[in-house]
Amino acid sequence: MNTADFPTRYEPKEIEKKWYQFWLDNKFFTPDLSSKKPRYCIVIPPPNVTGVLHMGHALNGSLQDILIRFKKLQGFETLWLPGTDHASIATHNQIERRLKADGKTRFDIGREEFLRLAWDWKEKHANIILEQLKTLGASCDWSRTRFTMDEQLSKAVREAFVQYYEKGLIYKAYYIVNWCPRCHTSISDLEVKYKESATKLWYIKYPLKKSEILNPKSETNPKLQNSKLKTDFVMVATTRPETMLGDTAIAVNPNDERYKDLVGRKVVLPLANKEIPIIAESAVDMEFGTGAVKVTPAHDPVDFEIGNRHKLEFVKVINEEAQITDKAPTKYQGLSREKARELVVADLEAGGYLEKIEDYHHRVGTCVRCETLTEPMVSLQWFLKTKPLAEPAIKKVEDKTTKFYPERWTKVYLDWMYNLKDWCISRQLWWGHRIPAFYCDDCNAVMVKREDPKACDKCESKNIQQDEDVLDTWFSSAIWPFSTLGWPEKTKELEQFYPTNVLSTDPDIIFLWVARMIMSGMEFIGKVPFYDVYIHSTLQAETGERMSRSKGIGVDPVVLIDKYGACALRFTLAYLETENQSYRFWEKKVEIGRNFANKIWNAGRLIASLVAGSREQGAGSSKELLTSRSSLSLVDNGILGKFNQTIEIVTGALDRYAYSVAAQELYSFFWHELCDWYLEMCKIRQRNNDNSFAPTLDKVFKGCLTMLHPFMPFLTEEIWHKFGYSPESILQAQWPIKEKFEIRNSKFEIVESMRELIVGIRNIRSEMRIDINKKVECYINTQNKDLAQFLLDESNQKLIFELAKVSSIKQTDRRPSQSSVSVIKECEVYVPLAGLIDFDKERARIKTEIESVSKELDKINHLLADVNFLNKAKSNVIEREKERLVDLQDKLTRLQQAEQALK
RNA sequence: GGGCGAUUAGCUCAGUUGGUUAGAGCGCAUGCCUCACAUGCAUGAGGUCACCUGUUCAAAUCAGGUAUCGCCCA
Repeated sequence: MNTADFPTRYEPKEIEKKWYQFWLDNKFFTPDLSSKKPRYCIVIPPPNVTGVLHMGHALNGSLQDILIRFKKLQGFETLWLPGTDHASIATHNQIERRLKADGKTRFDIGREEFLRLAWDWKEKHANIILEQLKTLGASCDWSRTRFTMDEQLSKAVREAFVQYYEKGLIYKAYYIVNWCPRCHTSISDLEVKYKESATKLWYIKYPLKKSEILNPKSETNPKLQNSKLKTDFVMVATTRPETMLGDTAIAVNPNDERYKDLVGRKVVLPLANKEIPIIAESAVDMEFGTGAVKVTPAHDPVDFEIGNRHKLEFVKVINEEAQITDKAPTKYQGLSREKARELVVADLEAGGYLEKIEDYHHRVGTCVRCETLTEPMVSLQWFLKTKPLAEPAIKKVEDKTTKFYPERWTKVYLDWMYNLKDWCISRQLWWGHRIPAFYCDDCNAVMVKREDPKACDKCESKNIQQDEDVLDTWFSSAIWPFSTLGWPEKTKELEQFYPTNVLSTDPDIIFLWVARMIMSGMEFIGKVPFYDVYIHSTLQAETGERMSRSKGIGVDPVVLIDKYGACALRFTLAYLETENQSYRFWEKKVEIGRNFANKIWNAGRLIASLVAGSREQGAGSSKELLTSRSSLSLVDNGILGKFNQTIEIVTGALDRYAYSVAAQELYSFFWHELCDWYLEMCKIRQRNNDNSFAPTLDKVFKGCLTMLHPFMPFLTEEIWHKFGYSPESILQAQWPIKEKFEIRNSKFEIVESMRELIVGIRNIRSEMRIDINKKVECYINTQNKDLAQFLLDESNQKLIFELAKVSSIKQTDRRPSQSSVSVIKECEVYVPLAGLIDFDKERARIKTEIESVSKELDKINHLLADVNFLNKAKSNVIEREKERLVDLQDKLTRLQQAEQALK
């Protein structure tokens, strides 16, 4: 290679494009189903088909790709299966919005035409996120890209529905659901977000039925005689006065003394002029309002339950458009719920029923998709019974077959699962999987079928209709880990890659996906869908707010990739991905990755020139290196030892999803060990015609590239090729394995001492403001013969000469006059500075050091004098403290002598 | 109301089972365009680890409590 095509800066753009295409052309992302390697599989949590890439995708995509590439390098046959989900409501809304622009609704154009538009939309948008994932470097097997509404996946959805139905787990019933009047569909509990809202609390008097009015004078109950409560009415407090039109009871807590004697009596519902009972119900909170509440079973989840328990009438006074129905008095019919509230309140006031209005804060439900206030209402819907499904799904997490990382999320999952309610799975939409239920117009029979029936099973009538509704999108997501692998067919993919290894996702998804996937995995396959669940951090903007594109908070990963390169972004995201629940991220942080990428790049440039000669001579194979370890210099052994530790740390960290630990270890080893010290020494050695470092350097660099590859795939592939390494792609390289050799401590410490000596001299030079180009002499004073020998060794001297700008190293047993001193382990270093030394500064330097050493020495002396410590601490801890005592004592003595000499 | 997370250097954050003088990046100060890299190099300053009380020979780390901020669930 020549340096002409190795520019001084790493420019990612062209390089990224080139290598992504290279990987695709070689089908590196497609697993070989006939290989003997162990399998490793991740199924992507399918992004929304209408969406574009946001930082959450970029983070999760990076993390998944890191795992896939790591496992691939470790020798697994890997599959990362990509795809998108149809996002029923979101897509539906997009199409409706476009229709609205033309002044139309979906009912104007009909189901068939609507679906045609939706498919058009899907074709245009389906690939946006996936294409963006490619720019990130995602090593997905694109040949297996799936979409939840693909023919085969739709078949899987239908199979799942039919199996559930046949087992009696799916039922259709009138039940209270969350209704979004704008999306015009039911939505599940998880699709409702509660928002704090400043509203009012209206106090309304419901008069008792005439014959039941209490009269304190004639009452025999003394409590009632003394009651302050007026006894010709019951007052309730409500946040939704308009729903009173649908009230069918007043409820009080059975333990509430205030109302004890009213239970069983009747009140007259104002405005509607209807008699309703007063009932005792333990669900009523005595502290709320007056302790008496109105009960509207058709429009409130709690009231719905009360209504069922007490067999109350369900009066639906608000319809699917959020307008008042004909079940209410005529004057309110057709009004919006807001208008109805105004009128109801005005009428109550006019009628003398309104006692007071208080300011009140509470939480109102809104649709996650469109933020419209949801309307709880009774509706005929399809439900999935969750109790029998939850049991095995709970057990598999409790027995740790499936484990959460970080572990604390286990509790979040389990708490939700213990309190699981039946899942409303029908949606009044057209885009999605149409429910495979068929109704006979003639005999009302219901058929749930794998194939569309031609006639009624019971009466053979041809007048049959399919259910109009579609399934909740998450119903198909729930079977995604195996529908994508071919289920219900018994495919090779399913056999080889299920259960998958890990699902990587964000906290919101624990309920929406993870829980439901585990339930359906257990139900249909009898095995968990994944062994590990990794829950990644939530990204926040600089302000600490959650990133949100709609609110314009945060950064766009596409822009960052374009500006800094995918490797820079990926590395940065991983570097910051700790066990925390969230982290703040803004553009400047990508400089961590960009600068590191550039550092690696330039290290590559340097190493290319350093090892060029030896590589051409064919030296430096790892095998040769292994057999000749003992002949390597201490410096070479030193870097190999630290590299060995790095292998262990990085591998161990990735095995437990500790991305940040792995990234930080690679960063600090590469930059601060390899570049700052080892490469600097290699440069000097080469200038002195010593190329013996080449095999070591080659091995360490190659190993670093391999371990960096999952984090920075493009950069490492580019350098790999520049070096002409084999195999053909770094993606086929072998993850480095920790070697079984140890560096003997005493010898290794000598290298560390040399580094200390160099830093010490640099410090003196800097403090005494020695001109950068002026070389100084230095003298060492030590009893340690190995150390002296090492420092005076010709080749090591040359290292010190250049790294510390020294012209000579000599041994002495006394301090030369006018010299500055640095004390390192078992050794003093003198730098004569005739005319240059500033004695005040020198004294200050020494004094500061004496203080810090003394302070530490005090601590150790204290510790070692403590009988309890000596009795109870582990022996290795005591030993270490004793050694430190000796070392520090020695250092202190030397420093004190130096101080004396300055007086 | 319940659960979870956070509180460590000016800023953003590491710190796996308690045990060297608590680390990094950015920022700051000083000096360097030294033949890989100024997206860089060298040296340095900067921290009562939020607070209180315990457990322990030993606490940033464990237990209990308090305060402030954030997320989730009801």
